[in-house]
Amino acid sequence: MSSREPVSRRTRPAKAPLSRAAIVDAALRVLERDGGSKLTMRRVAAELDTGPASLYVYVRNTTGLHALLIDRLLASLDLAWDGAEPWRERLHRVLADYRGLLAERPEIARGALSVWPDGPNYLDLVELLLRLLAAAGVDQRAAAWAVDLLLQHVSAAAAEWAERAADAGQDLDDLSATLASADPRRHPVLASFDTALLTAGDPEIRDRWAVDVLIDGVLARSAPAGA
Amino acid sequence: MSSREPVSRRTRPAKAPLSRAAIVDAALRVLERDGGSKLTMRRVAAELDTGPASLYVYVRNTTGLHALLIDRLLASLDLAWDGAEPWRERLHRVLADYRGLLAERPEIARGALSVWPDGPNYLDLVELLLRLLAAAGVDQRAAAWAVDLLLQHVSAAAAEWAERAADAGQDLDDLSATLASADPRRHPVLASFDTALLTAGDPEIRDRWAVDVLIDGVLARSAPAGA
DNA sequence: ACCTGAACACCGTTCAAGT
DNA sequence: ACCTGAACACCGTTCAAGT
Repeated sequence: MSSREPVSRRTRPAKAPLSRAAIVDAALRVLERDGGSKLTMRRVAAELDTGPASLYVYVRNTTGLHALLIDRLLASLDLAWDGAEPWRERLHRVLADYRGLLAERPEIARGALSVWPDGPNYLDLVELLLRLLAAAGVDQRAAAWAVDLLLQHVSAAAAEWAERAADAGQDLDDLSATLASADPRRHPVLASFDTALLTAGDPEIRDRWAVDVLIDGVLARSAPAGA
Repeated sequence: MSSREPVSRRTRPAKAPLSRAAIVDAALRVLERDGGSKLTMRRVAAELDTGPASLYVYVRNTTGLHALLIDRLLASLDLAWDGAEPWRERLHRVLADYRGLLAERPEIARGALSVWPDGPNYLDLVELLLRLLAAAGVDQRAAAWAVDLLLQHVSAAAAEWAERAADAGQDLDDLSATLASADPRRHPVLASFDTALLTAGDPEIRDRWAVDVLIDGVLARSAPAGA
């Protein structure tokens, strides 16, 4: 308080040097402030007070930016397991956590489908999944493929959730109308169905069911334990 | 040959009136000619010799255009089943056909994840899936949810296939490098894994395994037959 | 050597104004 | 009443030119 230091013209601290880490930081800020649909090369560059061209020195393309960001988001996940919690419960919990992370950011969830996230936190997640599957007695080949299947399911489910939430009721009404228009002669089974089953249901319960289906299926399709 | 009729100034036949059907036709032409990444409102409009604004009279937005197109693509699928072929084989076949359809068009596959396709062919597909699941002894609730799960898996798998194919080896090399960088102290299970299992494997075999996992899981999580 | 301004080639969607 | 030109507000990526 005793002295006034000269202030730079901008409140923002002196332009930090560019780096992969600085870009991911900026991307995270943009994501939290403006939402996933605004997570573009141009906006991240603007956040760093530069032009979009500068990012291409550190990131191959938009997909690369997403891969980096997904790994960064993964950092907030609890990935510990001491073996006390039963493996199936632990698996449900980590997948639900991951789904929650992605469901708030639909564009990122879509990215997670086509990108192998690149970074240390992703490895931590894969490690936990492999440990849980090993505890379940799943053989190596099935475990490796199951990791892919589980993560793919979570990403797809998150993208679907988020998309539906964004569209609110509109699209669901379209679907209900389509289903209701089923001609009993052309679609006898469908017409005999309780269409509420197809479009409704508590997503939490549905998703827990889906994960149990995946787990049971993997167990059924794994070589006998110890093989 | 005996007489020459006057030709309109453009080779293209006189501008047909706009309609939902005309738009889907044009979209299909654009898709086949320019590929999925060029399937935009503007290009479809150009194909119809009009401005993009005109499409909005018939289609809510780009997502709506995709929903229409997916249903149209579904028309080429063989959806017959006389009960002779075992239900599990028939299920594998129709899902593989659908996956093949989408894998050639990654952008469409991504669309299929967030859109409920809208139209008669989609209903035919759902009808077949429900018939097959009923033949498998799956109860109504499980069947309804299984349809969602199976179609979601196929769309996600197709999107993944296509994306990987487009990126060629580049991203796969990145992933291998990331996996190889696993520190045995931090990721002991991962480090002990044959990393080839995680990144490689014949996609056909992997996907057949995945579908079997889903089927077996659904059977395990379905109420006893007839319930 | 490293970085980036400016340009290129696009997008989806809206709305005021036309026929 | 129906349709659409033109505009608005953006995109990703490249590359020649700057420091």
